[in-house]
Amino acid sequence: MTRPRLEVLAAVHDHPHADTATLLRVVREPLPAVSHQAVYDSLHTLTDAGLVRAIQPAGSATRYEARVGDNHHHVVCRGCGVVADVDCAVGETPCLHPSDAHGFALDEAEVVYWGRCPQCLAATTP
Amino acid sequence: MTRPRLEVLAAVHDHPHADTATLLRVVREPLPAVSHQAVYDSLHTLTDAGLVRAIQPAGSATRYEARVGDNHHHVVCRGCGVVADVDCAVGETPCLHPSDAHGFALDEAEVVYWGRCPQCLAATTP
DNA sequence: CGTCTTGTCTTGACGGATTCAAGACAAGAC
DNA sequence: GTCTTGTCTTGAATCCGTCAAGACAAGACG
Repeated sequence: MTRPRLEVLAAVHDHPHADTATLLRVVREPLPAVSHQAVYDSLHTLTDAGLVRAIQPAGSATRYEARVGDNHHHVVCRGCGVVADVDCAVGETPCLHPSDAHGFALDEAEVVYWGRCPQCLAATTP
Repeated sequence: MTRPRLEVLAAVHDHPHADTATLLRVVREPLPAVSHQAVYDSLHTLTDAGLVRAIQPAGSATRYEARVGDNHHHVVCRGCGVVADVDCAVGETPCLHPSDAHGFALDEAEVVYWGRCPQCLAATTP
């Protein structure tokens, strides 16, 4: 748990849903010498440790967030790719038990809502 | 709607959840001369036409399936990346209305279940 | 029938994101 | 004090997907 890793963790905390390029830029503010490798490695380590969570909406690079442990999901804008958090409407984990899991041992249900954010809505329908 | 496109469509029908490399290989059996470009273009066209659907589980390349129009979701194996179809347990679309959509105009809820397939379960816990 | 237009296919090069490989370096174990 | 381990730097490589330019076939239209 070294300085680069702490800076990466802080960057993920401060910039939720940022992609790796953004995080690399942020981390290089206090630590100009970090390599992208260290950031990738740190992100993997932090992900394995459960301190950050990786999300990969279709069509964009990997993004990371620091909100872990609570069952929240994401809305992704089809226009600009912005990601926002949402809590599932139902209190429990409604979709965690599909009708037929084909023998899979499930440990997580990931939900992604697709739509258009207010800005893109305003831009396309003025 | 040309021969390459029909072959691509047939390949997606015959190989659900296959990635583009696999589809390219399959299409080249009857049509050895097709370029990857034609396959990519065909897949995009078919996706736009609603005849196939693209899915991108985190950590693997784009996959395509021909089951469209019904509200089904996917289980993905963390070990080998195998994808299988599941129908949502609840008849309606339970998660389509999150508590707070942040002003987004939602049009789709995508659900991915993560776990381990029977083969990987057997391999890791003998 | 001949020309024009449109859209698809081929070829080849490009770009971004991520990973691989090898060596340097620092810190703790013994 | 040396050894070992794990992390970081540097640099190259890989993989997926896209862009760009030209060839080519088919239908539209005169």
